[in-house]
Amino acid sequence: MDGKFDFKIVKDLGGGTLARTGVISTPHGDIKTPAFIVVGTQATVKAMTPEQVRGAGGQAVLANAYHLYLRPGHELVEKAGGLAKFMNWNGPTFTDSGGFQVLSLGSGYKKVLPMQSGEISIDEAAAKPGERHAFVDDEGVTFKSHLDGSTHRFTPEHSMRVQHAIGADIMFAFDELTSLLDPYEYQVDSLERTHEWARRCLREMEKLRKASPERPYQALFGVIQGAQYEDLRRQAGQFMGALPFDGYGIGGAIEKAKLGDIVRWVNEELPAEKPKHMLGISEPDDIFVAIENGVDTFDCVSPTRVGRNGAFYTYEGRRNISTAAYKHDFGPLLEDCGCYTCQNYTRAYVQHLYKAKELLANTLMSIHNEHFIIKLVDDIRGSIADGSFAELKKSWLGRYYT
RNA sequence: GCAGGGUUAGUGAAGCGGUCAAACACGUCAGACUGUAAAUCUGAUGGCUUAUGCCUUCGUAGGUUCGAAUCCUACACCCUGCA
Repeated sequence: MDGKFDFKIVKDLGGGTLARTGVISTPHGDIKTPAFIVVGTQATVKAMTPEQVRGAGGQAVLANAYHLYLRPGHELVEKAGGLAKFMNWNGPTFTDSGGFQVLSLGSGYKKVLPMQSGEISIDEAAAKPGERHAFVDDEGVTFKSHLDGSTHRFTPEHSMRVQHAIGADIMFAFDELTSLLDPYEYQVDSLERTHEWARRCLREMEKLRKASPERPYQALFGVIQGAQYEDLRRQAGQFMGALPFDGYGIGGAIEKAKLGDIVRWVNEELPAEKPKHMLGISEPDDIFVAIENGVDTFDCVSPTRVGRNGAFYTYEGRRNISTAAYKHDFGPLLEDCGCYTCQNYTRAYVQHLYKAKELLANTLMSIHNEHFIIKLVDDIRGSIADGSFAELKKSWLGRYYT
């Protein structure tokens, strides 16, 4: 409405897929979709300046309401002029609601979703009832801060107020994250709760917008849960799709093998004209599958985290910079890569920085990885535009996973 | 020259008669990381190996003992006082 937030589909790929290109317009700028949204949890993309994020091709940054609420405090971010201004990011921003942190970290589930293996692991803390750090009720979630153990409470309304203060262009509804371990009956209860919370988020957001009409429009995306169950996912899509959200996030427990199915079920139910964000993915095969099934944007910590921990992307898969083979390798991380790191530094040098625990290693590795994933998504966008998506997918994945 | 202390695997450093192929740290090698409690975590690290298995190690050489990295003797080198 009135140009403050808008999503325009530019081209549908068709051919039995739900893939499309489009443009999300926000008060802070446009996002060409499909797009990879860089994660900057604590109002910073770890080890990267905004200029470096931009240089790597980043269009938008996603921060986290939970972290910023705890530190430095959402009021402070508001006082600073909002998230984008505070962190000097000249572009669109997102905030996650904090639901994921409150429940995945707080409750003691180390791995809510082991996407790689089919196995499900639980943190020891989860097994000890006395050490649970989060408790869900129909009103909200009470949890303990990971910083100092202090007790806090998030409700849908509170999450909206926090995110409203932080001032991102796109915010997410407060949802309950379940685990694949939770029984079906619990998933049903939880989904009902998430849906009620969604309505409350919309109501609260309405109030907040009315109370401060001078502020730029903040879009609100509803989050689709439903774990691995088709009936629940479709039900969630129908229910949420009928509510006046600006777009949708697809979240929750997703087994890697089922990712494509789940996204398709959901997107077959949701209104096609609304933007869809998939929360927390960035592995190339997941990206192709998500986009093919109608996802417009997604975010992930992986490129920076993995980079800080020594892994870099190549067209033949991830490699570890610390490996002895690169000690005397004076080529770039990746041949023909256009990123700042590959244009200017060698594997031998980056390995030296990494082994010496020099901070620049984090930066150079993060720049390369972000660039690599962003470029992949950019290339996919181009392939949808010119109709070569299927060929790109086949050749790209064939090379990467061999 | 006299007195005292020391010499342990890549490095530092525990061990001071058996449960020692030898703690621990670092280093090295390899792996993991998907809405960031992550500049983190996991495994390996004398040799051969499937091994609760065998072989070779704790400055060097000898000795005591059923048994020694651990006790004794000699030698080598290093350190600290006194000359």
